[in-house]
Amino acid sequence: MAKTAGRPPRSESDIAEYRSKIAKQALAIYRAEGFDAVSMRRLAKEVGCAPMTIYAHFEGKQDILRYLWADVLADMSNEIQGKLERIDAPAERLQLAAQTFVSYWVDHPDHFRLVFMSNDVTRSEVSTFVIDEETLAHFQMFSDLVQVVLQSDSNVKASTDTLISGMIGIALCLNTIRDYPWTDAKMMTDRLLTSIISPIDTAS
Amino acid sequence: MAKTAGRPPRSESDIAEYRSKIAKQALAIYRAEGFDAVSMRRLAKEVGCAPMTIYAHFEGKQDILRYLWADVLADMSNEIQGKLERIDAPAERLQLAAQTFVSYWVDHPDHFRLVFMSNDVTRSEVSTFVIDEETLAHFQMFSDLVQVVLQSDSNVKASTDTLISGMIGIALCLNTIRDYPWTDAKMMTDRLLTSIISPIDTAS
DNA sequence: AATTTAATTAGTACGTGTGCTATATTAATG
DNA sequence: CATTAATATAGCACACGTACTAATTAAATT
Repeated sequence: MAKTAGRPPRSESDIAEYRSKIAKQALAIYRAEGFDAVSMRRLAKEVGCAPMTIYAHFEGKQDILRYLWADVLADMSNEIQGKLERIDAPAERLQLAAQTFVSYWVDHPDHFRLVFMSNDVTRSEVSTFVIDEETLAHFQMFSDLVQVVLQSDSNVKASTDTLISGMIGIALCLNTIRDYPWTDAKMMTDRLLTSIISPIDTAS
Repeated sequence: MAKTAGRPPRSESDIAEYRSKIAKQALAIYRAEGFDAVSMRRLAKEVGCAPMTIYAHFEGKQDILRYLWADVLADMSNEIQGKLERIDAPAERLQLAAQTFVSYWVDHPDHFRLVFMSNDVTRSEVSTFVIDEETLAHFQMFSDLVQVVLQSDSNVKASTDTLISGMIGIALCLNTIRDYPWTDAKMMTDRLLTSIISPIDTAS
């Protein structure tokens, strides 16, 4: 049985190309005018297609926004790497990375909203929320820093996960619950770090 | 100069009454049908007023949603208190409270969304985000638990703030970044707690 | 009762995400 | 060229948050 008649499905590369074209334009709008400026109708207009065509390539707006993460996360990662350049001491590196991470999200509320607050938590089925390798790499960076500090591979993953979610929590609280007199971000980050470092250190 | 002619402004109590009437109905809808069911038009209909009348009493939807927090937070607080009833050991109490706190938000994603994810982070001016005494009391509860464990009043506030934001972060991550294989919530919470306890404990 | 001021209303409007249907358009095979 | 299947389109629709205006109602003083 040979190929059936009729127009064949889009090639893999065509699909990817169109998706990236849409995502690229979404990123351009986001970078130029921020979160609220990204709308399906406008995006379609600037891409040069009908609004509903986008829905043939993405499940919905959330699905597009996910493609913007990579850019924001790369930006954040760069900021951390920049600060880490001249630091050698493992503990200091970890501390600086953590503080820079928290500061980044506090200083860029719109980015924080995009990545951590623009998901519809309630319907879990739809938004599969796929983490790409690039996002995973950022997690890995912290994992590496933790690994070096901990040395014993006792519970690097648990420690790293706790650190990451803890830092994100600090950023969330500072961003959303503004009129509560939170302790200084740096101080909270340091305190959080002790939960990573202390288990083996017998305190100095 | 006596009172001016014309209808006098609403009395303080009338204002409060109308506000509470609206908030109460919003809560009823939220409880019965969840977050997405709460809309301004529907709320107005059920309250028995025009949609725009609500805007005379609240700044916007956010302003109404804040009134639902109290209910959710009380529910959460009850769950914690219930589990704490028969526990005496301070460290155990703190641990159980923390784990129940995290579990609550993980088990009730809609509540989590309502309280921590339904705020427009970008425009800070509008949503003053006033924490009432009741909300503050929940913070205080953790502060008390921490206080007892720490005993020395060294840095109870910093520890408590770190703990709270950390727990919220755990909940946020588990809720939003679902396909990353996070460490077990209990385990992360325990690890987070060491950052509170360890500074004085010389490890057992 | 007439007047004056506050509060509420109805109606309209804009832009939003998203879904539906009916109509092209496109790209392959027969 | 004709057929067929995949895709894109225009157009309409719904409910949403929110804003605006003009009309109306309510409650007080004069």
